[in-house]
Amino acid sequence: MSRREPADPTHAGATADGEASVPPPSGPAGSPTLEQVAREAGVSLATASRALNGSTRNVRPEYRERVLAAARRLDYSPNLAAQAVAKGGSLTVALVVADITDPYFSSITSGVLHAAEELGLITTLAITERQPERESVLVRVLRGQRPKVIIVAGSRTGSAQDDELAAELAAFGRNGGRVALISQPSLPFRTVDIQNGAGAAALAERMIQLGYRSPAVLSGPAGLATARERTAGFVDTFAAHGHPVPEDRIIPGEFTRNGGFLAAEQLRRRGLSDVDLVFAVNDVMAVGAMVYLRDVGVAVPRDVAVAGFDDIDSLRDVTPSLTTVALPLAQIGRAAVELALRDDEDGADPARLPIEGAVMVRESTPPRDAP
Amino acid sequence: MSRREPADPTHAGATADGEASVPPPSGPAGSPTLEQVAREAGVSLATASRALNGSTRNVRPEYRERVLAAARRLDYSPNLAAQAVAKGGSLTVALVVADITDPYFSSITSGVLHAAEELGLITTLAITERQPERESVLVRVLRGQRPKVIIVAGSRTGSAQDDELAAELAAFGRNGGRVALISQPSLPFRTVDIQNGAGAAALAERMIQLGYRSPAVLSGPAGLATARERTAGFVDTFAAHGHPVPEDRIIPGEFTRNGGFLAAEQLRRRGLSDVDLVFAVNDVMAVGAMVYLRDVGVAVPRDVAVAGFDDIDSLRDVTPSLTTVALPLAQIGRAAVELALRDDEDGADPARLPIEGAVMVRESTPPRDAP
DNA sequence: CTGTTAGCGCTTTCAA
DNA sequence: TTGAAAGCGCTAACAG
Repeated sequence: MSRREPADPTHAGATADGEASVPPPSGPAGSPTLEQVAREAGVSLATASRALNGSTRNVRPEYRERVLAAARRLDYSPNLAAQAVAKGGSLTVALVVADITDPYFSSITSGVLHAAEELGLITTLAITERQPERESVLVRVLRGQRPKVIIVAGSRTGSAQDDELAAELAAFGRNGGRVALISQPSLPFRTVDIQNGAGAAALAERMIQLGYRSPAVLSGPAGLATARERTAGFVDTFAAHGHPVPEDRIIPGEFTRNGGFLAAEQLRRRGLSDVDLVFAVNDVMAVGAMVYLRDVGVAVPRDVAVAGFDDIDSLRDVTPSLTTVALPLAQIGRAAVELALRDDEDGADPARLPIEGAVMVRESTPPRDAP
Repeated sequence: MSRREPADPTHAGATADGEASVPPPSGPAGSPTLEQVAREAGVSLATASRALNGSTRNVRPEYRERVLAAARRLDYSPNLAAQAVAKGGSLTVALVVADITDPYFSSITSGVLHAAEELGLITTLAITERQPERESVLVRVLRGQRPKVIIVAGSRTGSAQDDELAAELAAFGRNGGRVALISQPSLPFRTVDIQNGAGAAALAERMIQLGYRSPAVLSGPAGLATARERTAGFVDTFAAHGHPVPEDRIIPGEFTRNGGFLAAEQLRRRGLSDVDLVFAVNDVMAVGAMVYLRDVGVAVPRDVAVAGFDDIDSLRDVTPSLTTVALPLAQIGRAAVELALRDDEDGADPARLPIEGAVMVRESTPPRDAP
């Protein structure tokens, strides 16, 4: 390849004034500074600043040109850290997710990134590796960046971890930061409130309509409100229709493909004789469960139906196609940054943005003949 | 929920000196500063700095305690931007990927995040949305953060875009930044060099061993070196064994599920009568192709075999399981940050870290009876 | 070991 | 409009 550092043939001479001692581009390291640009352009630091970043229309066009040219020549890149310290805040949004590898979170992340980019904000990402107790730690670290927004995507736990997170976030908010949560509205911050319970309930209704009567639930991590809400919404609805779900048909497990696999195994061990439907509280688990069932020769949906939650896009090609509750994940991410940034201080309570899921009935839960 | 801002009952009194005019925690906004902490602790700014962030063992334990206590009391969070400007560089790694929603990139991202976290670095993420020309733009923006490392994960194109990226990266490097690319070693920077050609060639060898003779290739975006290398490695190997692949059996398309789907459709339109194997240059496309084939009643692998590349974890449950070339994606991400940070300036050439793929033969390519 | 005092790069009054 | 100068919060000599 024909690449080599250009050696910058442009600026052979010095600037108008004879300041020969500080040749901008030959310094050992460090990006060119605004001051160098100013000198190179023959204007003051202030003017250079205004031309480059200040609100337009205050600097004489000619000067502006000169500054811009100088900046280009020196390959100037404004030091955002310096700007942040001078202005008292950075143009950054900090995002905390459980696992970037999980399509649920990567879709949300994608939404956040897009929204941020449109607003000229840079995004910082941190992951808890599915350990909720890390949320507050990470927020604490990220706070140091003085981001404009901190978004935490991940289920509340309802335990002390929530309080720690709240404390950290409150401190951030007190100092002028904006916050948005993506989860349950159980903390005093703006939150994109995913209607897990309602979604699961709606799914249950449909399943009942389709003729299902004795479901089992792969209920996810007991510690996560998201899992609990989905489980409860589903179970309660079945119960309300006269089909209570026995305790031993509710099997916890990780929010992962393996979690679903293992939970399904557990379920089978307990005997799924009369189980006609397995509801895994998220799609990834549902797929794990389907794989397990297939492995042990239980046909889906003939022997047992399966439903999930989330409508993960990359899972739309599983066979049979998966009945689920669709969530607009990318939109949720986008909504979170908008919600955080919104200026209205109308209601006293922190704003909630409810997001409804949409039941998608597919091949994994065909209509069932009444028994 | 029982949450309320704590109202901080701790600091009723003032500090030793009667500085009553600046009560730290009641200011309208802005995090407490080091100076406030110092004052609160009754020590100098410098001491506070040393106690909080400076290299240990220089501050009297008692003072250190006092400072730490004060910091905790005020809920102090060091301003990283200020630190960055004072130290002339931030503890940040900036990562550019094409699409965080693609498991290929989210896995790499995960690796980068883990490595960064272990090193106490914060990660900033930007996406090109699969537009290579955005790489240089994003790098330029990210440069402003004065990150310690910039990592660009994404195929080279071999066009002017590469040069723009190189220029931007060179400027960054010139100013002391570390760079790592994850792709082809065609630019003068350290790069995690994924052996696409070799991987595809190895796959082809195995396929030939298995009895395949007339493959078609869903070759991905013509503009991306990754796609070209994989295609060439595969095609050349078949040719070398006396089984040239006709031009019209090589069908470009996007690096996505839909890209694979559409390319497969295209392939069928051209007639896949005697095609015995479809090699999609990445797994996501392979799945798209399999779905298309299934939709039109072409059985995989009975009627035609399918192979992919990457070994995306979340795709391991497709049926039939997919033959592919496994890449240690998370490790690749981790390796990139380590490579960038490595201090040895041994060889004159920028360091290359070759990463080999491992052929995984699975159900989608069973042994084929000789024709 | 501690405090004083320059900066770091940039923004932003405040005069001119 | 422009420039001089005072910070922004923190670190790093440099003297005590």
